Amino acid sequence: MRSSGNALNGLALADAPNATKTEMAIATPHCQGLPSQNHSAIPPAKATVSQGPRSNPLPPRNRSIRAATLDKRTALRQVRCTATSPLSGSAPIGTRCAFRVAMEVIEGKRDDMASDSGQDRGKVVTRFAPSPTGYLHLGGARTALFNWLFARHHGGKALLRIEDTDLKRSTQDAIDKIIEGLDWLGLDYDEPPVFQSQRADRHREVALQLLEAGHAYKCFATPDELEAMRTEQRANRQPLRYDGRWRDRDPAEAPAGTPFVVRLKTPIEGETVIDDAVQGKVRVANAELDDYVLLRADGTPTYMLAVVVDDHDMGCTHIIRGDDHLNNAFRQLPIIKAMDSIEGGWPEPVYAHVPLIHGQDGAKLSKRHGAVGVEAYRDELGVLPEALFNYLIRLGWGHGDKEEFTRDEAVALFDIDAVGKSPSRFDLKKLLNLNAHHIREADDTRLAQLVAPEIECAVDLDLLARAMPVIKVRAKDTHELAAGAAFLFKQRPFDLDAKAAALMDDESRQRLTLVSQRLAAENDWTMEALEATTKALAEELQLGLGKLAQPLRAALTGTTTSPGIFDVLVLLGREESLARIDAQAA
RNA sequence: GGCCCCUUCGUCUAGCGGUUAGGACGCGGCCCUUUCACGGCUGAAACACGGGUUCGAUUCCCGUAGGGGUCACCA
Repeated sequence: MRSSGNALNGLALADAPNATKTEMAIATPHCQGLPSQNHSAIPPAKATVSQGPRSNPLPPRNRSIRAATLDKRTALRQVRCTATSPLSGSAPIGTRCAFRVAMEVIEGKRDDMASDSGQDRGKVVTRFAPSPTGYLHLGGARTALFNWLFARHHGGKALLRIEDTDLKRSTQDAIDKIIEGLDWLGLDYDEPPVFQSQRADRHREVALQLLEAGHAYKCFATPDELEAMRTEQRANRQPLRYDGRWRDRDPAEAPAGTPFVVRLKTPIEGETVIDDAVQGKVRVANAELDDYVLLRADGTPTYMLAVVVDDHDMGCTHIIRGDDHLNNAFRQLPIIKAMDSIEGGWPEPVYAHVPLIHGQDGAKLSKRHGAVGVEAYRDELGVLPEALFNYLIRLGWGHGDKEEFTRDEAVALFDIDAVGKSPSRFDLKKLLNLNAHHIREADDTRLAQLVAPEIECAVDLDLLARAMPVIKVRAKDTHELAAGAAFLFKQRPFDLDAKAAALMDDESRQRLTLVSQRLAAENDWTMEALEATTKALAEELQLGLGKLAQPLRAALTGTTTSPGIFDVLVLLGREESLARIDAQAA
């Protein structure tokens, strides 16, 4: 139930020639559909815009952003997840700060985002701005990573903004998933997330300023009319763009009550140049830019307006995003320039459009490429966050021959100018290789805790952790880790797998009996002693060690592959080992 | 189709006028070895094409081809 006519009527007040002030009643229809958010925290919606160019009551540059209303549950979970981030033993420095701010917002002690506190002047501010229409996919994760790394590297601030203005597609579940994904990757933010849908008043306010200053105008063309225009353009093989039919037309020509949208009056002549931190100088003729919509007929702001206003209000100095937005930058710049001419204090941000990640087929990564949400890499592929972190930064960025990075190294070494311009393809094999590396580097207790739930039998965490050093060198994901450790906790009697069973002929069973006798007499149950004893036996029997070790492995683990057999013996302990051997011996 | 971007081994990349074009993943071989791994050594594997500029182009410029992105009252 979106209000299409009401907001329009409010907006139409701007037509009143004698009004010095325009008050616009603002419905917040787009807040519906975000079920668990607390919309009651939004103050009565009313935007006040001055008509006189000099009498603008809004001081430039230090307008504070209204408190981002944060769902308490989400905020707490976010903090908790970050604090227990497995990437580091203790909570990252930024986490405590984020936690404090989040709590203050929740408790109402804090009303602003402290974006322009003055001491932040000159400081780098980046933002990651996902739209919650699904999970955090790889491309988004890498964009988030680059933004975060850039901010951390320069000692600036990393911010998060949820672009949830498309109510039909935005869901709370998606918001949760994205935040969870970011937490998992160990990306912490310096302020609570900003929800774009809650800032519609402000977006509208800017649109009206633009309108009054003559940088925007009302367009009464109907959707059908515009579709006809495009059809004709297509037929004539013309570029598809709005032809500016209401740009210079008197709004009075429109029949009373006709719905209208507000369009930006973009420059027609000349060209716009962006000195992109990744793409270099890119220039586009202004004639390519059409007068796009700022405010829809129902009075809601479009994305193109919202980003610019939010980026400005959040104090973003660097806009790092996918290069699918490069064209948008040229369309967004005119808003910034216009607002700067109206009230000042709207500097152009530094843009950095990073190339997209492609699938194996070379096309933009999408659902048909399989698992695209980061949680799928965790759950289905058994990837560690630091491995994905490492893999993702190496896509499009490099530092000499260095392949493996810890997060601290990445923060120290990353900079945006070293990001390449060409798109890269996703390579699972390499991710898994990196994953194996990071598993070997990872703390054994942490790995034990991570993997324990996956093991079906009752697990002794201490034993699992002690076994990790010999288990983890053989695993390239956490599932293999679990599988490799499973033998430790098997309950007797257990079956041997096919290969192990095939190994267990009469000869093997007789050898096991001999091994059992010899080991039973062993008082020193250590690697060294067990190895010496077993090797001595092999020599006596004039057999290779393998002839004893393989049956032993089968009996001990039920499989044909496992850590070194003496490691297994020690891990299992004397009693359990002998019991398992005797269960298979002749 | 218009506009924008891209092009070094299969993949990720180093290179930033003169290199035997380096590393990593993957693939082959060898070594280590009680299995499987780890590790070590080693092999095959690339400057898309065509013009310039230059004493000299992978590197700079221009085309061509190929790939990608984007053109909504989506974000």
